[in-house]
Amino acid sequence: MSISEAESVVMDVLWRNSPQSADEVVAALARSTDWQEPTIKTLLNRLLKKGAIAAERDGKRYLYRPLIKRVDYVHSESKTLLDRLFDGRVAPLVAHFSERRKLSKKDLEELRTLIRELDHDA
Amino acid sequence: MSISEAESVVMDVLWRNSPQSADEVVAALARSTDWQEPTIKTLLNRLLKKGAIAAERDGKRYLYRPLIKRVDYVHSESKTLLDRLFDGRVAPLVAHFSERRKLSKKDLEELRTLIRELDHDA
DNA sequence: CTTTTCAATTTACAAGCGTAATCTTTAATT
DNA sequence: AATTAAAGATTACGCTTGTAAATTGAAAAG
Repeated sequence: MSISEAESVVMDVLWRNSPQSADEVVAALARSTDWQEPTIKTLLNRLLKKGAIAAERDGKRYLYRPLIKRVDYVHSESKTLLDRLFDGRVAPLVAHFSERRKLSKKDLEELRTLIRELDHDA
Repeated sequence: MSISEAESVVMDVLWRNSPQSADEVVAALARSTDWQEPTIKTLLNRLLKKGAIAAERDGKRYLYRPLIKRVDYVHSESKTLLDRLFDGRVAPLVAHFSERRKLSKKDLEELRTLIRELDHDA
């Protein structure tokens, strides 16, 4: 039941707004990719087959909508990465980016706030 | 020049200790996987071809060692994920795990320490 | 020097993926 | 009801990946 890279791009369109017809999805992706219409139809079909989206008839076409939640997808992808590379924990990833000087001001600010909040309601 | 999932498992063995002969790699992986020897040989060869590792003759066999650093691999994998799912930033990922109650005590502790240090030498 | 042995290289093959063309079905129009 | 148009479904195809067997080549042993 895994969603491939290309499929996840289609999912993103549906997560942003759903339900949508194939045509609308194609239109949305015309800006960000150079995929042909048949390509996108294929991806929609594979997602259907996998049960990641549902289709509901609307006149002559179908309207598609996600069956899995973006948060859940994000979580499983993230967890897989953390498990593979950071012993399953978040802090080592943050440390890695810190060592690489890849924490933005904004990141730091948000992390500070987040931790303060967690300390409060703990 | 991307490293696949299975290939990265072989890289891990070499990152942990190198150089090593194919046999040593096979032995190391015998514990964690059930891959046959030919499978591991194939992976070593693909990595060679990709320039991810180097082989140096040692009598009748070769000794293999990584040509790319683990940190660099870790970074590119992590950055790809952050870009795809978290707008390229670290804080939203931490926030996500926080919302899911998936920050361990240890994580929190380490994050607190990390941020304190960053605040100091900034 | 020939044979054996063992390691490396080549070849294999099915499944998944990215990408797309073609065929088929269904709905709208005449 | 027949035709047309538009959408979905099927088929395609080369590449990568996971998995491994078969072949080749080189070193060691006799």
